[in-house]
Amino acid sequence: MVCRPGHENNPLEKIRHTCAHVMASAVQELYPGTKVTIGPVIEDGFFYDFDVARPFTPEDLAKIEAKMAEIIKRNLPLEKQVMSRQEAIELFRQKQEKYKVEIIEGIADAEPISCYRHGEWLDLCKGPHVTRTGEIKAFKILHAAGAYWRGDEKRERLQRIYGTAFESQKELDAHLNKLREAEARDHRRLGQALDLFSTMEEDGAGLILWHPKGGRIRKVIEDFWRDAHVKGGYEIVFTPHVARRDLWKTSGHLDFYQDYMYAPMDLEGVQYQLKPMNCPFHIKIFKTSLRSYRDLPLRWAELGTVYRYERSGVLHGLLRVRGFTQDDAHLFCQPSQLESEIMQVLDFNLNMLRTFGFTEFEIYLSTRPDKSVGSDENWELATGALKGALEKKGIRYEVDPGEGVFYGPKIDMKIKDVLGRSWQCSTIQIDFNLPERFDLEYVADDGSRQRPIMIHRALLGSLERFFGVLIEHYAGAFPTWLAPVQAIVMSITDAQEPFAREVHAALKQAGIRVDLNVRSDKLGSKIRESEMQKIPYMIVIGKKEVEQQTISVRSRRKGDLGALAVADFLPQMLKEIDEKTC
RNA sequence: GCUGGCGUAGCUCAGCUGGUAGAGCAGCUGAUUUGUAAUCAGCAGGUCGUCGGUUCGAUUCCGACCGCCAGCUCCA
Repeated sequence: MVCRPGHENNPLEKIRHTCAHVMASAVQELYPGTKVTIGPVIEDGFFYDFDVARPFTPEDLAKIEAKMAEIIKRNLPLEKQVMSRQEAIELFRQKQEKYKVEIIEGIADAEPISCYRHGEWLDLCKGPHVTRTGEIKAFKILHAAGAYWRGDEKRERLQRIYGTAFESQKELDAHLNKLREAEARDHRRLGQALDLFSTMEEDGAGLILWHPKGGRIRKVIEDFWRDAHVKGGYEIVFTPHVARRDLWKTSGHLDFYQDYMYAPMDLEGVQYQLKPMNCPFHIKIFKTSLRSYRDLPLRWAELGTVYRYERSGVLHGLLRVRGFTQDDAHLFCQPSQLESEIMQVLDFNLNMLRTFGFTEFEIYLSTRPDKSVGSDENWELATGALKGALEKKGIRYEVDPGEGVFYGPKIDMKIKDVLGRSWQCSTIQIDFNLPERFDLEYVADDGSRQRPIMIHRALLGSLERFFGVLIEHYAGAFPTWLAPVQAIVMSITDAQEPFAREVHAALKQAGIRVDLNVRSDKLGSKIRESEMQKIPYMIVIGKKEVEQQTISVRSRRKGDLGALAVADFLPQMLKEIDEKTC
């Protein structure tokens, strides 16, 4: 039983920690014979894993919650008890708590062993805790799930119960609200409600169908992305989905990535394989001619669709799929250009993400792992370049020691959405391995052959995942520049149909993605439908509007904006779209 | 992949201990001509995830598979 390192004395952590104990004691009171394992405090609460005869049902959870309330009401004091290692082992062996014995056996000799007791119930625990169970003012059991002892699927299957606790009911309610809000924003739910995409389910799990409305958004993203890249000094390339197995042998993917690759297919006796990455193709383009130092840096970008085998249990909507399109790019440069290239990528990336409405980022620099290729000086050069670029840009970051890829260090950027959740999207990786494997060269100014440095980078990560994140970030209410339907023209009675069609045509002509609703429904119903489809602008045409040749504009966000001339409204709307305001 | 839960109409869901299914929304048709989040009526829609087993009979019980969900693990 542990608090998160560095958070031990946080009052909330103590409450949650004690709450986990209370939960475990409640479980053992209700279900004798259950063995306890571990139950740490986690970011938004805590969990406890039990070895229990049968899985917990929702009814069990309700009972456990009631029992916990009872234990809290007893207001039992929490008492710390320090003992010797031998005493502790004996105590838990006697209680037949084999997991606890295993934990104690793993604790270093020098460390004191402590237990915390409330009432009759005692748990091996470092502490600290609140002083009495009555200090837990607000808690909630969330759900149960399976887990494994020590996270190892070969070991005992356990049942985990997640819960959370707060210092006040008000804070707990706020947190539960946030969970509900997150559920309402779930991109899988919104994807269906807004007719954006579906997953193929029985025809291929983890494969995405982009419906027309999702397709519109994707097109906007892709057009913007390509434009930005061309302006940013990139060239756009296109590469195939399959290649001969030999390519993957040379690239090393068959050695280190095979588990994620689909089985080879046989074409006229030659083995081909679906691509899990785009890089070898970009390298092949590099190798089609002799490159001069004058050509460098080369920046090649591709929206490249890759296929990776993911275990069935990890698939999740758009966020974890088996086929996805990376917004990939590879930069080939001289060592001296590395830092400035990284700086440029950082700027480019942040600008792009900000355009999509993300303002907060978590940035990590991952350094050399234990197992790696490349020389010490290369690692030093590359890590120094990444660090230097971050620092020169004044970007705050954390170092993830040893978390780099075996072929080079990297910068990962996570974006934070409105609910404060972070999502891994961007990655900038330096690669010493592939240039070596493919024997890449350029001719330097002194005529010698030099090896370029290669940078892999993806900004949005994958279009699928990024789309999922966008949906959740905006709760489906996309800013006008991204919205699949930007405006809808609706008539109040059939009499206004001709003018409504006229307005519709005018907007369409101006390049607005506009729909028309001239059905003989009441206005309220048309508004409701449009609101539910989260269309930014609703344009109402009634008798008055026809007479005055105006339109009444209702904004999804601001409500009724009153009557305007089309000639006044249209430039406003076009400006909003052009500026990509969120 | 593993653990647990689940799979009924396009969607959300009901259907007691086995006797071949029902609602709301959406769709279609008609009526209605409506002023800022739901007008009314009618019609149509399902080999109850798939395959096998038990049974006189399976949506219901059993098994396998597929898929989804919560996690484990992993990741763009």
